[in-house]
Amino acid sequence: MKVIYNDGHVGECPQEEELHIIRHTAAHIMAQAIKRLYPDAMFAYGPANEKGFYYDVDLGDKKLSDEDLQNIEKEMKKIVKENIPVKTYILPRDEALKLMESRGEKYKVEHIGDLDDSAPISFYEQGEYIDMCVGPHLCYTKALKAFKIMGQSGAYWKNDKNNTMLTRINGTAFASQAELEEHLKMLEEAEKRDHRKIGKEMGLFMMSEEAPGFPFFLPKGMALKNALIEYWREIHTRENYVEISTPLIMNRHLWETSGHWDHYKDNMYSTIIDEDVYCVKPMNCPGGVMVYASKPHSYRELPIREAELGIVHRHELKGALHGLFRVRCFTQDDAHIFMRREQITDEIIGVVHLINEVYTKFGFKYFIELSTRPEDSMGSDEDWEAATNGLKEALEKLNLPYIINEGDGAFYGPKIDFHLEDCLGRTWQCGTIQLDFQMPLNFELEYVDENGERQRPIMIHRVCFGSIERFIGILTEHFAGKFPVWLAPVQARVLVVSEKSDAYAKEVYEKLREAGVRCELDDRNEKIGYMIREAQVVHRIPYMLVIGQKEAESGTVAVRNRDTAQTETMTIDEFVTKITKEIKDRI
RNA sequence: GCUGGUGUAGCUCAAUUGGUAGAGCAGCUGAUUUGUAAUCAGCAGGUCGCGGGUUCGAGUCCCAUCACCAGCUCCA
Repeated sequence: MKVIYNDGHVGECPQEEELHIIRHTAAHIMAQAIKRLYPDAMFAYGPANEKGFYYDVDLGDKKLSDEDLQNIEKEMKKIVKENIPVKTYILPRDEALKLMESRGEKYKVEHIGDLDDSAPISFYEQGEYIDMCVGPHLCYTKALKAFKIMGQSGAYWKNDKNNTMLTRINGTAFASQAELEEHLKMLEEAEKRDHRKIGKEMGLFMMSEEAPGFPFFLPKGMALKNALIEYWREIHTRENYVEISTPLIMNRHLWETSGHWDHYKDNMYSTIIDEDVYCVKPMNCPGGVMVYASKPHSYRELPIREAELGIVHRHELKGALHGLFRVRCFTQDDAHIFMRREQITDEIIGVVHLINEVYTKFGFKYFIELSTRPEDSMGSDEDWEAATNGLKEALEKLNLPYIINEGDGAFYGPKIDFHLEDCLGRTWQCGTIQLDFQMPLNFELEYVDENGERQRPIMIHRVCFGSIERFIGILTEHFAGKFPVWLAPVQARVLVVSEKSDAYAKEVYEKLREAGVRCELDDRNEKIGYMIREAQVVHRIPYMLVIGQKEAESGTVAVRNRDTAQTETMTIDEFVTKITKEIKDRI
């Protein structure tokens, strides 16, 4: 793909930069369209991003309607059709300032003021439109083949809420119409899989105006949640974790010691009990720390792995709430590991293995990110370095690739984050392993070493699912509600062809129940097609057992498979053996 | 919290310029006794998110508020 660089030369760009350049040019063409329709518009930033591109525009008091957005898109198409050549040139700073001032671009003027004095400033120009920009860009407007305006939102100038609110217009662009359509199709598919919609259809969970951000788990959703928890307990017991449960509400004093009060008090719910301030826990660590501190420890006991399915509450901004993905109350599958310095690497390796096992179970691919010390943090440089190196060492020993996210660690330590990828290619941050030298210090945790001397343990905070609620949302979208048998809220439904077979159907249903299968009996006076449709399409039940005269006479069941829509006839016992094995093996 | 939008029956949606609410599905009752993605008929179901206001009259207009949706910001 040919592009024009800001030194004026035209050349082939590296393939991995193509999409970015296409989108960046789309942002310029959109700005040009906006300027044609709204001559008073002033432009701030208009970059490309992972989703497409946007431009932050000052439109004064003008509010854009959907129709206005469509008109902007139409105007963009016109500009593309006009096939305007893209030119570039570099101006000295004072001339650049003059040019932008003469065009009334006050944000660009301010931007120039923020730049390094000596920096030459490059401009891109297409027809009547001029933008200050480093490029590169497509050479002609017609080179933009496929784009779409996706919506608008508010955004502050320089991301600072004390500044003017600008209108951000979002769009997306691709190299070809086919790729754009594929992307739009993916969005459509994602909409079909929306866990809020499927959750409603399958009766998994509900929300209420009385409790915004606090999900209610319905019987079906609870069955799914419990299946996940059962699995979680099993593997954690195997890995020598012990399970604890700590109070939901604890004195503010504790949160001051842990540092959470300082960092997150605006997001913590609190109440007054007997004239003292108490907080609803936003994290489980102080509880885990108190359990550790409740008695003296020997070096022989370490590592101690305390697991807790901790229910935490965080006051999230209401605009951020989103189904089960962003809630104000959720269950962390938390654990705190207390250990000696020399155990760090092995413990981290153990946790990485466990998380890998869990994600593989659900068919998720994932990538790893290492986040380092943030600006607003506590502790000494030495401890931070030791902790960060501990994490790096473990990852390198495991030969796992990772990317570094500078300054994105927790305030008490660096962390490894696991981002999993679902079947639509969307990524979700779930698991995390955080190394912490601070909390043991703040709470003066100790153990006695082999020489009888007091030592400070080091702590790991870690989760696999992250938030169980959120993980259920991700699973729902990943499987489109068609959960594997072991997770399915209802694993089998018995469907009766006619009243004549009611007694036998009841017998089949009872046998399944006795075998521990989550099953339902549909003996309504309906046609079998109707019952199949409801069981398969709405409730997404893995197995539908059709029971009629034939089956009653031969003691069999006609098993319809949700995923293949094929039917296979077998004896009741054969089916019970098959399904209980699948449940036990978690497949 | 910010920008834009939405809020009518359990669910999905209708209701011309303001003239006292309608359908499909689900539910209930009856008929039918059914063989693998919707059998037929009848019945019932709504203080139109909540609170003010304008008007002879408001689901429709105005104000305020709550919730939700798309984003922004944030996510220990």
